[in-house]
Amino acid sequence: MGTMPVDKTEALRRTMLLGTLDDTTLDQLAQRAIERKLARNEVIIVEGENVAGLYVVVEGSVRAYRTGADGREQVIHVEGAGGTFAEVPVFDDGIHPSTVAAESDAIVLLIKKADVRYLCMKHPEIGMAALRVLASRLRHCAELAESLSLHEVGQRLARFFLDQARTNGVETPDGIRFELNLSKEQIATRLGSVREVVSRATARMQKVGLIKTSGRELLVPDMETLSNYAEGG
Amino acid sequence: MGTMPVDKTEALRRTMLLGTLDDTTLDQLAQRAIERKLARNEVIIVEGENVAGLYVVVEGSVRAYRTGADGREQVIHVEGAGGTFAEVPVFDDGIHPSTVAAESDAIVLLIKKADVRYLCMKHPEIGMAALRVLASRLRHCAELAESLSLHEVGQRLARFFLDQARTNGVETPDGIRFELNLSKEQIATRLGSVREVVSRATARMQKVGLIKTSGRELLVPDMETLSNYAEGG
DNA sequence: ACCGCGATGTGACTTTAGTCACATTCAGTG
DNA sequence: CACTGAATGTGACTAAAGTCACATCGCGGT
Repeated sequence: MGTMPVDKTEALRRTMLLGTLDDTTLDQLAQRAIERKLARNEVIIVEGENVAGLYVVVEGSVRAYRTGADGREQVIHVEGAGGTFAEVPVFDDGIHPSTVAAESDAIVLLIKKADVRYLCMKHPEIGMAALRVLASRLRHCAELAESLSLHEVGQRLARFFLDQARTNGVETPDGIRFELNLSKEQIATRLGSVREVVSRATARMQKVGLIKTSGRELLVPDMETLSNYAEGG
Repeated sequence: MGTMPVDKTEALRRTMLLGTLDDTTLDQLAQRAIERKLARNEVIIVEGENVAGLYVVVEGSVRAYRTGADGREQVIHVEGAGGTFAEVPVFDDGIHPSTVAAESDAIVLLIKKADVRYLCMKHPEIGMAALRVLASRLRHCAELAESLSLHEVGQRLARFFLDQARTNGVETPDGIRFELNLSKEQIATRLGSVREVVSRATARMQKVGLIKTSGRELLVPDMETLSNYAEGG
C-alpha cells in the first residue's frame, strides 16, 4: 500500500464533505493539504489536544476512542477511506474529545481549520454537507449511548453483526455472509465490554444458530431472527 | 407562566443559533414560526417520527431520551430556554433519533426545515453557528457514551453534580451551593441507572462528606475532592 | 389537621458483567 | 516444520448493577 504517490485531489473528491466542489477549488485545497502516513495503531490525535484542522482519510481507517482510568478503551467511532474526522474541534474550536489512532496502516490529509471554515462561508453547500456529516455522527453517537445504557452485551453484539452484515455483507443461498477482520478485543472496545464477554456472547449466538462462523467469515442465516434477538427477544 | 403572549422575535434572538440575524430577518422568521405550549411530560416528538423542522425552546425545558425494551429511559440530552432541538433530522432529513418531552411546562417554536436550510445557505454565519451547536452536542454525547461505558454509577453521579455546580452553583463560604430540582428518578435516567442505585450512591457520597444535602439544596464543600472521586479516586 | 400520593431509603436477592488464571489454537517466520 | 507471540475459549470467582418489596417521608390539597 501507499507506494504510489497519493492523488490528493482525487482523495478529497471522494469525501462526503468536499465532493461537490469544483475541480479548481479542489486542486487548490489539495495543494494546501498536508499528507501523513500512519502505521497500524499509531496515534494521530491525543485526547485533549488542540488540532490544526480537519483530517481526511485517504486510505485505511482510523478509530476515535476514549480511555478509562483502568486502561479500558471505548471506541466512539471509526472512519474509513473517504471519511473525515476531527470536525468537532474544527467547528467549535475546543480540544479534541477523543484519541484517534490508525486501525490499519493509513494515509490521511490535514486541511487547516481556517481553510475549512473559509469553504463553509464561501460555499454554503459545503457547510450543509458538514451539517449532514455532524448530524450523522450524532445519530450514531446517540445510538451508542442508548446501546450502552439499555442493552446487554449480547444484544449489542447482535446489533454490531447486523450492522456489519448490512454494510459489508453479500447475499448467499444460506444467508448473508461477510468477513470480520476484527479481533474479539477490538469488537469489545466498540461494544463497551471486554474480550472474554464478547467471546462468550459469540459462542452463545453460534450455539443457538443465530450466526455461523468459520475463520474470519461470518454468516447470518436470518437477519430477521438476529434482529429480534438484538431487541431483547 | 405563559400568560403573556410570547414575543417570538425576542425568543429567537436569544438562541445561540439565530442570535446573529438582523431584526428584519428575525421578524420574518418569527412570523412564520409556529408556537406550541407543552405541559410537563407532554411528548412533542416520538422517536422514529418525521419532524417538520427545528424547535426553539422559549420557556421551560425539554429532554430527549430513548426507551429500552423494559421501559427504562436514557436521557440523551436536555435543552433549556434559548436552546434548540431536532437539528439532526433537519439537516440529514432522517427520522428523529429520540423521543422528546417537556421536563417542565414549556413553550416552543417550530421553524420549518426549509426555512432553516434557506437561512444556512443565505447566511453562512448561521450555518457556522449550527455547526458549532452540533459540534457541542457531539461532544456531550461522546462524553455520555464514555461515562456509560467506562465509569460506574457513583462516578457518573459525581460528574453530574460537578456539572450542575459549575453551571448553576453559587460560591458560599463553605463551598458551592446549588438547587437540585430533579427527582432521583430523573437523575437516574440521565446517568443511565435506576432510582435505587442513585439513592444509595448519593447516600454514600453524603456519608464521606463529598456533598451535603438539605432538601432540594446541595452543597459541594470541595470541588477538587469531588472531581478526584469522579475520576475513580 | 388529615389524607393521599409521589418521592425516598433500605434490606435482601438475582443477574450481568468484569477479572484472573490458564489451556489451546492459529498464523507468520526463520 | 518447529517456534513464538497473538488471539481465543473457558472455568471459577468477585463485584457492580438492577430488581423486588416494603417502610417512610414530605407536601399539596381540602
